[in-house]
Amino acid sequence: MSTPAQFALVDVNNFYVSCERVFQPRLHNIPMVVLSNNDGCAVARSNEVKALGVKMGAPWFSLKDLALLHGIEAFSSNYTLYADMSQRVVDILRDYAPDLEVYSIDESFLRIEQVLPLHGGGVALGRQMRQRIRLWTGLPVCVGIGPTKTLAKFANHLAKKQAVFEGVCDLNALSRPERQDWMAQTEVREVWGVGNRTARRLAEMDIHTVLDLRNTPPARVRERFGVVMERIVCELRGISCLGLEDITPPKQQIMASRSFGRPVHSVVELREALSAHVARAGEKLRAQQSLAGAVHVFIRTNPFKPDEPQYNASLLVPLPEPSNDSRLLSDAVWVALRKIFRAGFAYKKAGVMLTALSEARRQQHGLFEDTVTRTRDATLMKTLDHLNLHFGRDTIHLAATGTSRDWRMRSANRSPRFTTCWDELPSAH
DNA sequence: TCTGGGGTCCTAGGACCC
DNA sequence: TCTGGGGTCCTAGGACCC
Repeated sequence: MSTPAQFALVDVNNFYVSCERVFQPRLHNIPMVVLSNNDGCAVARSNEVKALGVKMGAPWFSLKDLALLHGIEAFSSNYTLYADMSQRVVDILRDYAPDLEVYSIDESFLRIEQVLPLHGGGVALGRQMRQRIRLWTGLPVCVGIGPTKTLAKFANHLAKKQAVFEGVCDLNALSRPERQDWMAQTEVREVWGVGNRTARRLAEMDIHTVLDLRNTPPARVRERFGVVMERIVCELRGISCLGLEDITPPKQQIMASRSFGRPVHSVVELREALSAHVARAGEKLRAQQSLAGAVHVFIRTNPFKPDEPQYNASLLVPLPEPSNDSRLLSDAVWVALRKIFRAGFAYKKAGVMLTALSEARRQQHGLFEDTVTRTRDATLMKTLDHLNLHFGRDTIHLAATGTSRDWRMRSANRSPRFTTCWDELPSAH
């Protein structure tokens, strides 16, 4: 008999905010947010800011008055820093349980039933992880433990919101009435996989709390909502339906898009931006050793300015044969752009999506293809990627991506890349 | 002046096959 | 009056996640 599964979900509190605070201690207890790309929305909020009622994704410009009043500080996103800190947390967790799924930049699921006895149970294990991550990285985390992923998520929610748990909640350590009590106290919207729409439809069925949903017969849920919700109900009942995805499957689509720092009118600038995006997408594509079968290009004006003329266009360009050569991808982008571009609009955003992906090693080559050229092209791309990896992004790039790039997104207040860039290391005095 | 950037999975419906 | 019973593949759209 094998031990029944136990999952832990470990996530970093206010991740981006916490990363900034590690290297700038003066920010502790100061209300602060980290902004999305282009300094648009607040995507991470400190507890002080959450307490002021600022919602996730609130546009920064609409918070200016509040910010002035309360001294809220805003930082531009510093993904280089966050990615590195994230990796450090994962390395520590993998030491505790090698069976680990990196679910997002600040969350990991762990299979822990094998290691639980070594640490004296879930609560003890969770506390140890918390302490070590705090000591080694400076980041605060919460730990939720339960027999399914959905329950581990729920436990994590309790660990975060309910002070009694002190950051670690193991559902197995609670009595049945206690578990039911917590479920009855928690809104169904908090369940992993239940969004606003579903929550509203559930309310019509008089299902309001986690406990209500748990007690609904799975078959009834399936009728109304489909198989996804049925699985969620089973998971809430302790029947594990979702396994750990410990090997990351290759992406099925790769996207690269950005809003512009200022309105863009010319086809030349759009082409530069799109070439830069497709180059980034191509890099990701080669990194996972895939080929793209088609390139999807889109351009759009600013939907938040309904008074201005609006234009939204996209086009899918199939490639003659699957490829991961940035030059060919860039050509396809140009083909699409020439077709969809209309003069006289103020463009706000442009992007590229690579689709119909396949494995590079399974490529079917043409019978009469020139193998010498093909090998040379592949080597060229490899060299390009190596140079950019070792000497920094954009050390070498397609001329089509332009040189001035003054359409680039805003990033007015980015902190130094403390951990990944020699010139920006923090110094101790 | 000013509103992110990625992804996944499922379902329904249409076209087509025998 | 009456018109089978399976399938597959593709696409668009919706819902969700962080």
